[in-house]
Amino acid sequence: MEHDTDRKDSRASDEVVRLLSAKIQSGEYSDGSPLPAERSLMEELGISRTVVREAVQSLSKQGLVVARPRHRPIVRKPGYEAAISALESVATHLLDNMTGVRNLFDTRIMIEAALVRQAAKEANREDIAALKSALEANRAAIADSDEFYRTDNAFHGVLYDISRNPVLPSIHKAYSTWLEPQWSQMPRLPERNEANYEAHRRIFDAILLRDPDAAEDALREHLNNAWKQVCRTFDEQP
Amino acid sequence: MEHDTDRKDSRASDEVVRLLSAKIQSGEYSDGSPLPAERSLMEELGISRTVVREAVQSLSKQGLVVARPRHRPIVRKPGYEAAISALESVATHLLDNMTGVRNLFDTRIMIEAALVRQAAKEANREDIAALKSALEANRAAIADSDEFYRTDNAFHGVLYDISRNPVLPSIHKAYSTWLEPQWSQMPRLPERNEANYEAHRRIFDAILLRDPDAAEDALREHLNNAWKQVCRTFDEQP
DNA sequence: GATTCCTTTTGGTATGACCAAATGAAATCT
DNA sequence: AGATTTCATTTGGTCATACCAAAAGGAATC
Repeated sequence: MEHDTDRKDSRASDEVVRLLSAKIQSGEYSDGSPLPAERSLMEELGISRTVVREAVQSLSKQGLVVARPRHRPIVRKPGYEAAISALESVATHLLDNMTGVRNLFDTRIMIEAALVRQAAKEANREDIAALKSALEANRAAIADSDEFYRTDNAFHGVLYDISRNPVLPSIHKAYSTWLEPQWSQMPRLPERNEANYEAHRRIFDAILLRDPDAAEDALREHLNNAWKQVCRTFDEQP
Repeated sequence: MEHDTDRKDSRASDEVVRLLSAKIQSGEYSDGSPLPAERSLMEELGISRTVVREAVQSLSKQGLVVARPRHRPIVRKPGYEAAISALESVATHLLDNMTGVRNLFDTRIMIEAALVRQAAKEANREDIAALKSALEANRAAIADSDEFYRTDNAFHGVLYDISRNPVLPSIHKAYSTWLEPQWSQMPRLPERNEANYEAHRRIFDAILLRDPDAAEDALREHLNNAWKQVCRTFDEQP
C-alpha cells in the first residue's frame, strides 16, 4: 500500500529562498541594494553555487529581486507591484491572442466600472481635486498625443487611487503595462484625443454629481470605444 | 557616450525556454506528458545540463510545466489558473498580516459587487438555473458545516462563471485558496450557516428581480458580515 | 576632476561525478 | 495468467571545479 502523498519532497533551494526572503523582509538586505555575491552566500550557507543560483532565480521570479542578466540581483521589498511582476511571464502567454487581450480588457472594464461607482459615492474633496487636476492635464495635452497618452493613463490611475486600497494601483500598473502593446500600435489622432478627453470629462462630471449609474455608463462607453479603436487597428471585427 | 540600453543581454536558458514553450503550445509536447529527460535535451540542444535545468525551472515558474521535486516535469498548457499559481509565493508574503488580508478581501467585495450587478442585468435562464441549483445545495448543507463551506464557495463561484470571462473563475479560485486560512479557523455554527444562506438567498432574489442595486447591497452586507466574523475570530476590532 | 586602463570580482556556462529516489523490467508469488 | 516483489537502470538533485566574458573597482593618466 502506498502512502498516497509523500510530503517529504523538498528542494534544497526552497529553504534558501525562505531564508533570503525573510532577510529581505526584515530589512537585513535593504531595498535597492544588491544581494551578496553567489560565492559568498554559497560559503556562508554551506551549500553549492547550484543551489544558490536556483534560489536566486526563484526570488527573481517572485519579484523579490530584479536579476538583470550579468548584474548583481537587486533587492526589492515585496509589494503588490512585485506580485504583478511575478505574473508577467505567464501573462505574456495569455495575451498573445486577441481573445486573451479581450478577456483582460473586460476585467479592466469591470473593475473601473466598479471604481467609478465607488468614486461617485464616496469620493472626498481631495479625490475630486486630484481627478480634476488629472482631467485638466489631460485636456492640456490634447494636441500632444504622447503626452495625452500619459495623462490619459494618469487620469485612470487616479480612479484606482481613490479606492485607497494599495492592491488596485498595482493592478492599474499591470493593465497599463500589459495592454500597452495594443495601444502603442494605434494611430494617435488629436480628434481621438479630443473624444477621449470628452469621455473623461463625462466620467468626472458624473462623479461630481454623485451619480454612480451615469459614471458607470460613461466609463463603459469610454472603454468600449477604446476597444473598438483597438479592433479597428488590428483589423478585427468589433 | 553610452548606448543607453545594451540589448545584447541574454541568458542562454531564455532561448531554450522559448523553444520549449513553443513546442508545448504547438502540441509537440502534449499536455500531461512528461518533458524529455534533462540529459536528452542537453544532448539534443547541444547545451549543458545547467542551462536545461535553468530553463525547466523557468517553465515551471511560468506554469507551463508542473515540476514536482524528484519527478519528471509534466507539460501543462498555460491557463489563467497557471497565472494565479505564479502569484502564490508572493501572495503569501502579502497575506501574513491582517491589513494585507483586508486589502485582498476588499478587492473581492468590489469584484463580487460588480459581478452581482452584472448578473442582475444580464443573467440568462441557464445562469439563473445554475445559481438556483447552487443555492439549494447550499440550503441543504446548513446542518453540515464542512459541506456548507463547499457549497457556499460554489455559490460564489457561479457568480464568477456568469461573467463568461475565463479570467474570473481563476480569480475566484485564487480568493478561495488565499483566504481559506482565515476561514478555516472560524467556528462553524449552523446558525451562522443559516444566516449566510439567507444572505445568499437575498442576493439570488435580487438577481432574479433584475435589481442590480439590491443585489449589490445584499452582497456587500453579506461579505461585510463575513469580515466581521473573521475579525471576531482573530480578536481584532472590526 | 574626468577619462582611460588594468586588475579583480562576479555571474553565466560547461563538465563530470555521486546519491537517492523514481522508473521500468525481471523474477517471484498467488 | 495476473498481481506482487525485487532488482538494475534511469533520472533528477546536489556538489565541486574550471573557464570565460562582462561588470566593478581602483590606479594611473590626461
